[in-house]
Amino acid sequence: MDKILIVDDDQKLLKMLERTLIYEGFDAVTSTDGESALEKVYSERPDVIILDWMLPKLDGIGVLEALRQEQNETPILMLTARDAVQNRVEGLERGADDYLIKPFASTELVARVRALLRRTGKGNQTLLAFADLTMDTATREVRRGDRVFTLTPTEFDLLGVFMRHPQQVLERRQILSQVWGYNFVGDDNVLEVYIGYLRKKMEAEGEPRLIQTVRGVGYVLREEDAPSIPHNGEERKGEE
Amino acid sequence: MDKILIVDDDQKLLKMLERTLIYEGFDAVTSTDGESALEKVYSERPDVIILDWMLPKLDGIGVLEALRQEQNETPILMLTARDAVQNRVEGLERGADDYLIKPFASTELVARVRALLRRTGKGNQTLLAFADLTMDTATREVRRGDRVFTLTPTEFDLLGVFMRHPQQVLERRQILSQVWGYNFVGDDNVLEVYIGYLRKKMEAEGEPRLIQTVRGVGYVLREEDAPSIPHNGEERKGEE
DNA sequence: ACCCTTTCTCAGCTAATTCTCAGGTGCTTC
DNA sequence: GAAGCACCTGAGAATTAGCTGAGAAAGGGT
Repeated sequence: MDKILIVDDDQKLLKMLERTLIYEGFDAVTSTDGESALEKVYSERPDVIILDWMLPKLDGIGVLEALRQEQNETPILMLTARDAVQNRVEGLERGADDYLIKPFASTELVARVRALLRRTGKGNQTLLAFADLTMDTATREVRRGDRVFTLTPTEFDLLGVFMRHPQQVLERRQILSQVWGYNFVGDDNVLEVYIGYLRKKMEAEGEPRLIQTVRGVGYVLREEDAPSIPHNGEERKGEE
Repeated sequence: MDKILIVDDDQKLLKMLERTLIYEGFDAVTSTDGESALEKVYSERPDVIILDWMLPKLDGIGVLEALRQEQNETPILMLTARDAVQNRVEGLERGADDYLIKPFASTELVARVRALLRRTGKGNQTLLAFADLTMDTATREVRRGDRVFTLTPTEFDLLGVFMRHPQQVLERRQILSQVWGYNFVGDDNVLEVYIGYLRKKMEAEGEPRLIQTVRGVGYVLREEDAPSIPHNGEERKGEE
């Protein structure tokens, strides 16, 4: 059974996460500050560490550095605030394997933990892929075919949502809350703008569109353009 | 999409649950005290209520009683402390539908919510089918046989009404109020127009008609053309 | 302080969608 | 078989959703 160490200073949240991971079949160990977290890593040898970034005594970066300095390569999933973009980038640079923006969905946390475990078996590849699109969540490298390009943090998070739910129509609200935070209040137009940025980068060399608009609902990551039949429009032509 | 009202006074926990439910495809609404919870029930009409037992202003029992007294039968999942056995018993006696002991696993909560929806039959099915017609409310994919086609939001809602009540004659008013809103005022002709749009798309390749007109009443989703009242024994012939 | 990157807002534009209207078509009744 | 309904449908007007360029605001790096 895989052992997960969860480090967070909010007691109630910690308890719930512990329960959730146990319910999902993991062995869960908890810690509420950086120092005791390090101790637990040595004594319990967890397979994955879920690490909150803001911690008493020794913060997330501190724990991460301490571990990596000693060649401890236990996969780390960090938890950061939405506005702490810097932390996310810095964390990944220093060897964190993935991150989640607080507040996050516990079921997504479970999914990420599973993904991390799957990866550790065969090399530390942190790869999301769909069609000819590839995304390395650890190095933040994105490529279409073999053209590499970079995304800003928000663009990256947005594409991440799509890559984790390919073929699925995601509603605008859903996307907004996952990328901009559950309590996002503002113009939905930001989403449109960012979809635009992503498309521009993803189709820079005339590649076919991967992020399709589903009018009145949201967007999907899908290969073919949906055979949209304007209801009063012309006849559908031949076959596909 | 099913709407869930979560009532708990721990802000952080509440946010995480909200995010989790949204991530799992529900529509989540939250409230932090008993009184505002009641208001939300009236204004939002949730399909399930997740109710913490210890609440400011009006506690769980109070909310439950108030609702049941008014014949509001929305399924309720209550959250109680481990040692509050009395509350659990009392809650179930007064009409709560299920309970979870704090701290609980969020994934178990999700499972219970799904179970409640299934049990009470209030849940919205995601895959609807009738004859060779299929409708996936998650991907919004509609297919006739294996021809996939897309519907505009209104067309989709309209077809949804039929798919959820197959073989059942639906009155014009009934359909109008379900798709266009309870207080729809306007020309009934919109309905005819939209039925027309649907038929055009559903029969684009000469498939037999599935949405039948019931003269003077409304429409039915049914395979054969209804041989309405054969009072003068006239045979109907085949196609258009 | 200044520059550069990133995020976000705004307004105009385009096109899909919704809705209205004005004949049609065809059942029903007398 | 004519009149009266009930329903259908094509055309197009009105509305709305989504896209995009421009640029303001925020924030980090030098």
